[in-house]
Amino acid sequence: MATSTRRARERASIRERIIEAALTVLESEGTAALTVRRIATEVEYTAPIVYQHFANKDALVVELVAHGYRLMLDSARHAAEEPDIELRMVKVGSECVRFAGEHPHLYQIMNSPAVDAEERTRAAQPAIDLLRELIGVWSRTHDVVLADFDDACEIIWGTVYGIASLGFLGTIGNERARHLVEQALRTVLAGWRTGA
Amino acid sequence: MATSTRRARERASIRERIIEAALTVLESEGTAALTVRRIATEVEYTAPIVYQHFANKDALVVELVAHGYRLMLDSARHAAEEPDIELRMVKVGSECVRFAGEHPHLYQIMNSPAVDAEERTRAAQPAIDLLRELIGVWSRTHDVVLADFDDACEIIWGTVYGIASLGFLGTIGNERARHLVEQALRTVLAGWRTGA
DNA sequence: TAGAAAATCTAACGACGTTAGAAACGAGGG
DNA sequence: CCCTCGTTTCTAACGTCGTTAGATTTTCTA
Repeated sequence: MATSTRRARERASIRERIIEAALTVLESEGTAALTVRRIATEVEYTAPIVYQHFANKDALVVELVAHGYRLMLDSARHAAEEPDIELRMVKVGSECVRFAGEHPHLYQIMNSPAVDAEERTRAAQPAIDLLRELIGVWSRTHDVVLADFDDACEIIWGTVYGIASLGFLGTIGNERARHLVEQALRTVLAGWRTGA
Repeated sequence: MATSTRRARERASIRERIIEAALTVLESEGTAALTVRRIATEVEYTAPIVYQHFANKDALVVELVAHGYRLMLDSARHAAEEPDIELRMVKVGSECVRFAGEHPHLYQIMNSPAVDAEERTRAAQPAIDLLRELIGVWSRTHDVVLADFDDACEIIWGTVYGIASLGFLGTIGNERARHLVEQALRTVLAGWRTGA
C-alpha cells in the first residue's frame, strides 16, 4: 500500500518538525521555556502529540543534544582545513567555544547533568573521534610520545569544555573565552612538546 | 524585651535548619528531590515556612551554592600546606576535583547555569582569591612574567572546572579525574615556565 | 457508503513553586 | 483567669509542569 509509506513519511516529518520546533524554542527562549505544551503549540498540535513520537521529554531532549553535537562538529570541521596541525587544533577549540557562545542554551543542555551520560557520550562520539584524530596527527608530526593518549584527549576535552563554560557561568564574554581557549591549548601542547 | 531576641534567635535557627535540611536532601537524593515541600518536611514544617525565610526557592539555592564554595575552599586549604608552590597548586586543584566527586549534586548546582552568574561569582570570590594568590606566588618564585595575569587565572579555573565536570558528564571516575587535573595543571604550568 | 483503523484532542492526575487567608499560639494587661 | 493582640504556622488554592486514559475526529478500505 502506498498509503502506509506516505503515513510513515508523515510520521517522520512531524517528528522532525517537533525537534525543529523544540530547537527554535530552546535557542530563542532558553531552557525554562522548553515545555512540552510550548513545543506542541509551535507545531500547531496539542501536547500529547509529542508522546506519539518520543517516549518522554527526556528522549526529545536527547535528540536536541545529538543535534547540538552535530552542529558543533560542523563548526569544528570548518576550522579543520587549516594545514598546520597545531594551529588546526587551536582553531577547532576556538570554534567550539564560538559555538558555545552562539548557541548558549543548546550548549547548556548538551552538557546538562540531567541528560543521561551514556546518551551524551554516544552523541558526542564523532566529536571525540575528531579530537582523537587531531591529537594522533599532532603527536606524530611533532614526534611526541604522550604518556597516555586517552588522558591527553580527556584533558583537551575538559579544558575546552571548562573554558567554554566560563562564558555563561562567569562574567566573561565569548571573544575573551575564545582567546583563552586558544592560549590554553597552545600552552598545553607546548608543555607536551617539551615533555612535561 | 528578652522575648524578641529569643524570637530572633529562633528565626535564625530555623533558617539555618532549612539550609541544612536542603543540603541533606540535595546531597543524598539529588537535584530532582530538592523541592520546597520535601525540604519543609525534613524540618517538620509545611512548605510556606520556607517563604518566611527566603524570597523564593532560588534564594535558598544560592545559599546552598555559597555553602558549597565555602566547603570546597576548606578542602582546598587542606592542600595549601604543601611548601612547594607548584605542588601546592596541583594539590589544590586535585582537592577541588575530589570535592566535586564527593559532593556531585552540590557541585552541580554550584555550577548550574540556572543560578544567577553574579551571585555565583560572589560566592566563589574567596576561592578565586586563593587561586589568584597561588598564581601570584607561583609566578614570582619561578620568575615568570605571565602575558596576562587574569587570563592565567581564568585558564586555570576553567581547566579545573572542566576536568572536574568530566567526572559526572562523561564516564570517567573521580580518581581518574584527579589524576587528569594534576597532569593538566603540571603541563600548563610547565608551558608557562618555558614561556609559551 | 459503512465500518475499521489511525490520528488527534479533551480532560484529568499528581507534583511543582507560590500566595492569600484562616487558625493556632504566645505574651501582656485587666 | 481571661482576653486581646501580634506572631507563627497551616490549610487551601492557583497556575504550570510532565504525562496518560478515553473520547472524538479524521482517514482509509472493503
